[in-house]
Amino acid sequence: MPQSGYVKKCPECGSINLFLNREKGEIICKDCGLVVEEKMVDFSQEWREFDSEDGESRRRTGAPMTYTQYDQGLGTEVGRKADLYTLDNKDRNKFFRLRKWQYRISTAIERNLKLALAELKRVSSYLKLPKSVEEEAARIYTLAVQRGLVRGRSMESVVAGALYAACRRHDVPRTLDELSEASGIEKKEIGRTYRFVTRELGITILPSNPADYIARFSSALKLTAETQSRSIEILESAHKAELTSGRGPTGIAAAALYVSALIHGEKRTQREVADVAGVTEVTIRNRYKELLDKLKLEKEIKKTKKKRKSEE
DNA sequence: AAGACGAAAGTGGTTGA
DNA sequence: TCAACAACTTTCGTCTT
Repeated sequence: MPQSGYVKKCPECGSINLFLNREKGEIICKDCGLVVEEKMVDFSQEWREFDSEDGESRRRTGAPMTYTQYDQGLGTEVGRKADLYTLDNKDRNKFFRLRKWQYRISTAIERNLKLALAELKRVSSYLKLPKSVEEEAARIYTLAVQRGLVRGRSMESVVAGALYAACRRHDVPRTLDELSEASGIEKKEIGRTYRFVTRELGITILPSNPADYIARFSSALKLTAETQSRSIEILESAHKAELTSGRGPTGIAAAALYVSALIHGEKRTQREVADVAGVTEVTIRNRYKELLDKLKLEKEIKKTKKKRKSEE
């Protein structure tokens, strides 16, 4: 066991006689009873530590190597049950089993965290998310574990939900579809846990801005910079015309991009745009129609059409 | 033949009694 | 807690290029 390099004083009485209750995830002053720290682990520190291997030897929790031991298998319960059924010498194994069980309970939260963070890291790197988002998601997940919000939900879905929330908070939104593909969790489930977790943790969720999606969709469709910036202008005027409220931001972004591509003679099919944005063609059509109606863009589209004809 | 269009029915979440 | 509702999807037939 690594020794504790965790030196902290109780802000109330100055005692250094602090007790770390890992099950509850609290640090309590033994002298005055104050709960010094409710966060179970300072996660961001652990994260960096694991990543940078800078060889500092004072570690609070288990060695990083154990991290990889827990495969992204199923939960701990499955393994425990399997143990029970494969025993043949009951008496001899009973004690051993109980001991194992006890050990597992006491480290359940920690193990859950390790497992979850491995998963989180995997999904995050799959989506090429920035470090700041990864850390935010880890923070959210850690909080969720502390509050017992994972109970009754799969760990993976909470990880996905935390990532989704973190992305939105950092204005680098990913669609639920992308999260779903990266994590292997159903879209509905991610949405559900996302909503649940953010509500329980009181995380404010401002609706994402369609413009945040433009850059990514645009590059996925290999559109030029002009088309991209034009679509952002369209979004702005759409916003002024109150065409955006209540609508799915991805649908709006997709439609703006579609129109903009038409105007610049870089036509993409509705299907292509729809796939990238993770909406259906129908939704694009609806938004597209609204844009044409309210923003009088038809002329520009016709203009480019004529231009192309005359070029032939 | 492929893309665009739009009607109709279905889904899951929100809201308000 | 439940029903009405808005946004979005799925499916499918028709029109346009």
